[in-house]
Amino acid sequence: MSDRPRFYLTTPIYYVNDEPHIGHTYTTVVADAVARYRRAVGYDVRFLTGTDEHGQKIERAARAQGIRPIELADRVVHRYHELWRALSISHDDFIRTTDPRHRLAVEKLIRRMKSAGDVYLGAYEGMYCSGCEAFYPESQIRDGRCPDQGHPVERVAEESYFFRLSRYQEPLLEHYRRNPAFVRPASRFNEVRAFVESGLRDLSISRTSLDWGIPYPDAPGHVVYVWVDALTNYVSALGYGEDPEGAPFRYWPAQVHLVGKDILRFHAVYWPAFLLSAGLPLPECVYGHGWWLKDEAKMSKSLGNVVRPGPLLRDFGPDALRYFLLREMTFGLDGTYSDEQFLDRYNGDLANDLGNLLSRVVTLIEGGLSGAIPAQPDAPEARELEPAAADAHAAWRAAFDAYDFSGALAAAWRLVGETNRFLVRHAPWALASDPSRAETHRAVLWGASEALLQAAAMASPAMPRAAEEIASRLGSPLPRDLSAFRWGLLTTGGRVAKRAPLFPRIDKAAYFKESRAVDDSKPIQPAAPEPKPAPPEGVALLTIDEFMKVDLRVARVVSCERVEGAEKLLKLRVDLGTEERQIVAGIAKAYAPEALVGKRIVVVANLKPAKLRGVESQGMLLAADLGGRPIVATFEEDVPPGTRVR
RNA sequence: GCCAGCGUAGCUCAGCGGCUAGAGCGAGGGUCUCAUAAUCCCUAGGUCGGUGGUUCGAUUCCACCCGCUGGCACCA
Repeated sequence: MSDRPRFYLTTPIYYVNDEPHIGHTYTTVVADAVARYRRAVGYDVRFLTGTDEHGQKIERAARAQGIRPIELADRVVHRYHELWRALSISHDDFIRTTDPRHRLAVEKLIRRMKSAGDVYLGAYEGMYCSGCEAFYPESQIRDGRCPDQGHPVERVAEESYFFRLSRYQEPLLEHYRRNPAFVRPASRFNEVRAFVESGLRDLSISRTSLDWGIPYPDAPGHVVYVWVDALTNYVSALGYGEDPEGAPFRYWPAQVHLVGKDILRFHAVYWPAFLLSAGLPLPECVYGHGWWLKDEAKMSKSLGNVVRPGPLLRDFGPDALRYFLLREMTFGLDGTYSDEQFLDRYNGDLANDLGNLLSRVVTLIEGGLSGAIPAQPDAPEARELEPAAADAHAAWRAAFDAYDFSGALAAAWRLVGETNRFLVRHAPWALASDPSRAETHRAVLWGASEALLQAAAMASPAMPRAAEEIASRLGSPLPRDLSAFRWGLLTTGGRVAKRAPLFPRIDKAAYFKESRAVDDSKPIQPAAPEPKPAPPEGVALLTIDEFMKVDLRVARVVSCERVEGAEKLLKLRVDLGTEERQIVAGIAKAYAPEALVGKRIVVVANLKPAKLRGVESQGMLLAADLGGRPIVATFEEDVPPGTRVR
């Protein structure tokens, strides 16, 4: 029916082990802005988001709370629905990996990969981190914990189905060559290409070690591995599983998968390989955006610096949060979040520039024209802002097409600035008392209103509610079709409505005083019960005898130097009282060699020696792992080297 | 260590061979009074990371160095 071009875009599906934070919010807001923009310029848009609900982590968390996994998932999914509603997210569909339609699609995809000869039964043995849902090479495991998050890992040896990813190395590289915009931004594309060029190993796609997942077709005991399960959501939501074999399904391929840079590889390598195997077209683009950093550090639960959208939403409303996310970060790069930046944007752009412009225009029309929007006056002032608006519109479109949201909003705000200057230039408040200049007076007010409505329209993908409200106060409908620039969007005869400030200015000092008081008493905490942190998941309880096998000793650092050619390694000579040992530790990023000399530390004295970067390590030192940053355990009091620690 | 990218005004960044290197925010001064003590105007003089080179001319191209970020290696 529709001959409009289609535009299918997706967010990742979010794992239900955590409450939504600003990272989830960011991706979803970006996607929503793109969706709204595309609709406004004439596309037939399909916008998908959803949740990833399977896996060991959910299974265990649910068990710890004494509920079924699906109940846990339902609870968190509810939180997502609430948040997306509060943020005016306009997704067309919400896929859950526990949906029956998804299961059908996964089964179908696997069957197609199997008939392509890309699946075989093998055995997998490795160190598995249920926290990350990933295997890690044994060399990367230390203290029985995974390198990324420090979750406990466990040895898993099991029968497993494998996908012949290795077979797709060349086809993928060929596809990359032919589609230079397949992965964006370009710098990320280079990394993906380098990864594929370095060689691809077959991928284990089933597990026998967990129950909470989609049963692997025709293989009792096997459950589909998380990435096949999760990635398939992009087609299962379109009815891939339900359609007859080989039938085309609407909206595929996607125009863009929006993903965080941390999961770019799965979308730019594994997913296209699955699709190639199954004979499906590949998405046009995978866009890996940056992260929001707080205080220069990546947000993570273990660092406790996660920014939750709740308080911002409560204090400033959804549109202010959306505006900030889109305006402040250059899409694709990392951005830094701080409350101060948020307030500066809010006060400067929203309260002073846009909100205040609305207030003054409405008041001027109410006072000067009895509140009625006239027909476009003939005086030249009515067209004075037209070129600026046309320029802004062109820049806005170009920026949005290029995923430059900050640039698109900047273009709209240039028009806001022009309009404020226009008002000062013509001073309609002074014209009002001069009957001989009535036509000019009307033209100035009309022109300012028209320009403001144009700016609101351009802001609408980012701030749908505020844009509606601005239009409403100007007595006009918000224009829906923004595909071409047109001067004269105002409805003649509309009546302005004076209401409370759209974005009330916030007193920064007062705000910080208040929010600090709140923050101190109430550290950021998830509302729903989290899986209890202790006892440590995945680590079996030890008997005291077993623990005593570990020979922990106090050691004094005699000397310390960097290991040649290694970024993270320090080589320490330590005095164990009875002997000296050489220990290699991965702490060079956190400690200067000199800083450790003389310190009393704790070492595992009876660890099997190992070679790191060719240097022998005769033991290991103990350190806390704070979000990947090691903090070496030391003593405050003077303890002789060699003293047993227990 | 390898591979990318970056390093420009207090902050965030734009510019990417050539007029006196720009914007927003912040800061200082001024103005108006329609407006949310908002708007608007003026001001900041920054070795464009460093050193060489190519060129009539380099912030813009090349080499090297320093620093930072990311990917890989690596982190018992």
